[in-house]
Amino acid sequence: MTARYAPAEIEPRWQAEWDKAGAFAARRDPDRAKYYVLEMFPYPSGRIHMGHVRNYTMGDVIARYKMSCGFSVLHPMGWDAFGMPAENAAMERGGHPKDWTYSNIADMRGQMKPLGLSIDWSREFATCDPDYYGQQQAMFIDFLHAGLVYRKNATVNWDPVDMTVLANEQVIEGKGWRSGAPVERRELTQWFFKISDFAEELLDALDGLDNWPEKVKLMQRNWIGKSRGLQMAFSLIDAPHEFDRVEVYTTRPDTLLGASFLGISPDHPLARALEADNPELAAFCAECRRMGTSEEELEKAEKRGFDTGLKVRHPFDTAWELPVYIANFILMDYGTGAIFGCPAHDQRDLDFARKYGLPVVSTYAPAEDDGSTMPEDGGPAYVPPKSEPVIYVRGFAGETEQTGEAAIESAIRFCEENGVGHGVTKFRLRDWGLSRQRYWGCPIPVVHCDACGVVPEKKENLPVELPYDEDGQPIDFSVPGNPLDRHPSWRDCACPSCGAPARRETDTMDTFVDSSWYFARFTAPRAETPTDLAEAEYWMNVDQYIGGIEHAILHLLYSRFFARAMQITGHLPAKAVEPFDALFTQGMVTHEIYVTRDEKDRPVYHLPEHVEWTESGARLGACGSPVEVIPSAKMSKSKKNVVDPVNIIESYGADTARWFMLSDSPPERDVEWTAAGAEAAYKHLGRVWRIANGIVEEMEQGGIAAYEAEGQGAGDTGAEDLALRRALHKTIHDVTMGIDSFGFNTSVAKLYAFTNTLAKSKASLAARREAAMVMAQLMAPMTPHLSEEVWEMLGGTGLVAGAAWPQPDPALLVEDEVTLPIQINGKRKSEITVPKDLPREEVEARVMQDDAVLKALAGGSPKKLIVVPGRIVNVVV
RNA sequence: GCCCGCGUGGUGGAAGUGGUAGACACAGGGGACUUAAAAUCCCUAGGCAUCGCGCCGUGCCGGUUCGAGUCCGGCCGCGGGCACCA
Repeated sequence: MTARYAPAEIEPRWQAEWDKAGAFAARRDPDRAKYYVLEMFPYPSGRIHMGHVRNYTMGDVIARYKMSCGFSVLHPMGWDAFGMPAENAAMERGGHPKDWTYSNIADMRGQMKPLGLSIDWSREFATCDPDYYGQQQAMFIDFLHAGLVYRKNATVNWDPVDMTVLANEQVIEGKGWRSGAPVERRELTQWFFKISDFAEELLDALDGLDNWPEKVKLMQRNWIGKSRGLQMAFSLIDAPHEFDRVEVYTTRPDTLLGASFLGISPDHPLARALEADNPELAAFCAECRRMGTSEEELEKAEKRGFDTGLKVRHPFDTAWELPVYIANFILMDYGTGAIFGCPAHDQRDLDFARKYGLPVVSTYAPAEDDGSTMPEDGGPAYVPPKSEPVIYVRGFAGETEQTGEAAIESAIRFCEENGVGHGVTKFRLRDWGLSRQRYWGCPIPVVHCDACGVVPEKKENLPVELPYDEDGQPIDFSVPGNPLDRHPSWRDCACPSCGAPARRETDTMDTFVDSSWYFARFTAPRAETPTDLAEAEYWMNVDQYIGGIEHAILHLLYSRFFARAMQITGHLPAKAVEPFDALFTQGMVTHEIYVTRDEKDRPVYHLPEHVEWTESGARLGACGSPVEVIPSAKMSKSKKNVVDPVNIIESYGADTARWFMLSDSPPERDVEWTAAGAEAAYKHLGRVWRIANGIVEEMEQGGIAAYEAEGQGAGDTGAEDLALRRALHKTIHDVTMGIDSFGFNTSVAKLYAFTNTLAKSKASLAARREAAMVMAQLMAPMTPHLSEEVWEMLGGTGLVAGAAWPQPDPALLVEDEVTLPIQINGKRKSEITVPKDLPREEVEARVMQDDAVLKALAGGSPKKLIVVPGRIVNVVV
């Protein structure tokens, strides 16, 4: 027998054992409760990173734990395989996105398997498999028939040199990333999912998601952005033809008497009409349109406006005229694309008013004068919470003193009664544009026919497969733009309706579509239809979903929409409209950054394995140059602060990587990868192995017969045995609680502590053997290979993976005595140990005998004596 | 800019609902074993102090409470998202 912990030897062996036993195949078993654990599936970039290791280890802990608790567990894995990087790689290095992707998948699968995850690999698929995206196309057609999809115009980033549509991340400081040309906004007809029809429903249903983080629900609520406001019109004076009114939506109708200008989006129909005979105005609009399409960019840009020269009448006073500005910060997509500006109560409007010399008029003021400067006199905009009462100095409805909320409602009522607009509820949530002018995505299965218009492809013709080559020639990805667009033999087809020559839709789907239903597909990955309802009925919902907080809004909201759309079209049972029962968002893996400077003082980054630590600080291993150490940040290839899990597994084994990922940092927070931490994890696992090995040696030396004769907790080891068993059962309780509440780091800490207890214990061999075996079970979700090895060494039957989770004995958890800290005026000064159930009066009496208390009272009596049973005593003097 | 988080020793962090701040671990210091080293094992450890019973301490300022890391208000710093990155 080898006398040391040898992960390189034991890990592959146990992985083979699990495979042989089919330990992780998900089986639909009507007699058992099911549990579906899902981690967000990875993009096949080519290498797994520590973030993956952390994510999948957490899911694996849950999966293995639930399996031990008797659940029928589904724990699948797949690949979010469509997307830009594959196409970018093809453009930059040649090759084909498909080959690049599948080769990456093979590499990553090979890197993941050594982690020993309890995944049912038989269910694996990639979203770029025609089997998968063909079913997605079938659902798209069903959605189309159900009225859940439509076409409309939308703005995209257009690179005028490369003649291609750019993603937001490809627009760098307003320029195309490859061409460097200033980006333009361009309108295209695009496909949309009607997610906005579900805004109210998606908002209300958040209340039922009890096991989602509050912050995620809050972010989604804000994103959906339900608002109550007034829709009204300002009448234009001397307006161009057909523009006698401008519709405005406002959430603050109570500030109507503080209006000082009207602002319209550069894309507003009125702005477009005015462009025709005002070149200066047209130039301004053109410049606005040169900005990117992202909300972030619009909001960060300097607020600018252009005076159209037009005026509108205030609805309450026809003699009061307001100027009309085109403003670069007004989005055509939200509300009506026009606002009235009230500078006194909106900082952005105030900045705008000051810039263009527009009046600033307060409509309300603080209920109590706090001495702050009014916006009229150069102060900031006064924007109190809507729930706070204020004094309306220019109110027109309701009380003089009222809250903003009340004033908004009375203003809406007043306006409705006087024929100035009506109250409406609006949502910020926009429909989901799914068209992408790219090759490497799921083709949108429709055909454009001159006679029939837009016709869905026949389902029997699905999948509409991406062409691999072009008439025997490899597709040329070095040319910018969408290869499908210039692929005649693929593009040209027959109309599914009339048979006349027609053209395929050359846009593909947003990759968010692929990830919006993969969780449902995992329940029946080889079904001939998108889902199999019997399977979905059994396995759905996902009981525990685990992934990054960066997906808090889009991916999760889109998936919630998709589950509803799939239910309407008969692809999911009603119970699955909220597909994720519980959500956990884990933190990132970070690492220090090592940098030196080149001759032009530009940063040069270095991999952690190239840095050595000396007494004078960090230095490059190769040449000894000093290295600047930048505090930890998310691991990224560009900063080279990455650690390759493959190297870690080779040096220490998967169990060490898993153990370290779970220890120290709470799962929802970032974890910093340190070489020292990994080393410590490895040492600890070695120690556990040695303790088990020591017990085995004792058993062998004494002979099995002697061991058996010793009995359980007999003789003078009785007290030691009891102490060890108490500690063990406390540990079972604490570790279980940690796993149940996603406190893996605390479970790990309790296991460290118990290892110390076991190592020092003078208990009988039998008691120590039992303790070591239970400890192996408790560690099994985290370090499955080591646990199997220890379990086997100590003579356990079967696999730990198949053993029932240990249950704590309640009798061993109860303490007889408690130690109560004694505070005097809230500061801890002393403590007393009392029997657990000592009556309050008795506790009080004993506290009054305490030296520290007697000293503090100096003969007097306490003002107050607070006894929190089992917790604390506070004496107020 | 807007929305959402987070901030505790030299370091990562612990502290179910307000109740002994610093569990557990890393790095550090001391010791044992060894010819020596590695490995292993044991002990120690928030800061200050007139180191003998005291004071200060959970980013900063203020508040609520017998009692605040935890609750409230205001700042500062860092991170995530912002609809075509996934």
